[in-house]
Amino acid sequence: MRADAQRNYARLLAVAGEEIALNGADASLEQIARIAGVGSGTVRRHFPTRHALLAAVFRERVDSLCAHAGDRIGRADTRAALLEWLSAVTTSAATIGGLAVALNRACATDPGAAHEHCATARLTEAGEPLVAQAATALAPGITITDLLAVVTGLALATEHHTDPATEADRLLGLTFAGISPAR
Amino acid sequence: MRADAQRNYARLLAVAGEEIALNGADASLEQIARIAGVGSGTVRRHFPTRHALLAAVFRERVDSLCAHAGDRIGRADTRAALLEWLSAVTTSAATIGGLAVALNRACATDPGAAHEHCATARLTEAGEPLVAQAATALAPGITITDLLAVVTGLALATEHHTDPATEADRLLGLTFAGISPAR
DNA sequence: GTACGATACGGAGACCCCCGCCGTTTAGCA
DNA sequence: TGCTAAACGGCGGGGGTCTCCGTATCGTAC
Repeated sequence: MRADAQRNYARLLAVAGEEIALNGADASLEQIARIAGVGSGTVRRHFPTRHALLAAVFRERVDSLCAHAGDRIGRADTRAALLEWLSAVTTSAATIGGLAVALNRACATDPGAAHEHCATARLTEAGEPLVAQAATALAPGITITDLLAVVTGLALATEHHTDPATEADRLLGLTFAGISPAR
Repeated sequence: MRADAQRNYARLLAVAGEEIALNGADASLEQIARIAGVGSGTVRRHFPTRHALLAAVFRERVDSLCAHAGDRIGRADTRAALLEWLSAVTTSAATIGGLAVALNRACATDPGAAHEHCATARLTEAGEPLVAQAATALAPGITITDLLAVVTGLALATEHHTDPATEADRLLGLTFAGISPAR
């Protein structure tokens, strides 16, 4: 990669991060280009699709969440381990503007394409062991996909709340233990 | 209201319904105007905001859900009554294109404005008695607002699924009884 | 039946965004 | 230092939103 391309890439990533945090996942690419001081074509060259840009912007955060999951494998209290991780994911999704939306529409377009960079796919992979080791504590039939759907949904639904993170986390706690637990 | 205005209103509502079902809550107003055979100004005159259009389009369906709630007040099995209603709401939200999005951003803009026509407000009002009468069966602190948030979130999160309604409903069942019920 | 005022209509204009394309610049190697 | 491939920028077409105003139409009063 040429040096100028690298510079622009880094610059765009930084600007896009701020802009997406500010205006959500639908932030204007044109605007990002303007702020970064590059042409709109340059944005599209580095990030052919909006999804590609979102994936790149959230990459570090997702990495961190994946590592978080890894740390919790093998813990004695498997139920707590899973809940803690889900809580961390929920908080991130509810706090970081655009992340929840990005997770929700991840890979929705173009299914079957290269999923290795997709945030949802990576979280799925990272969370799977946690679900497996907690299986006996979970309601039957629950998959990591289900759990991520719930987490994403809660983050989306609390988006307009005054304090999305705590609200989403509270709801996660409730749904985990049961809204109306059987007696 | 003038006769031609009435005609256009009805026509727009019908077209908007189809178009929103097809293209989601962000369907093009211009396109709706074109199909309805009216100018774009006419759309905006009848529905000053997108939210107003969505509210009008979903009005009947929301009415029906509210009535559904009323029918279930006073039932012996209060827990089942609540779950059934939530399930109905979930199914509608997941099935009818744009409804979940509309519910999610309802009243988000312009808080404190006239809420009487807002779908979320009406569902809240309608569901409240069901929550109240089932209170002893619910986890402490749960409100109708929480429940609608969960329902909306699940509908949003399953939007891109092959069969959103059954998937959302399944997740509702799981969260209701508990993802990982305490032993 | 007609004339008039209020009401609703339609679309032009300004602005923004996405997307594809291509002539021009520039980095990095020989 | 010169060359070539890679990267850049921005133009042009298509669409969308929103505002505004001249015009057509409805409904009524006479």
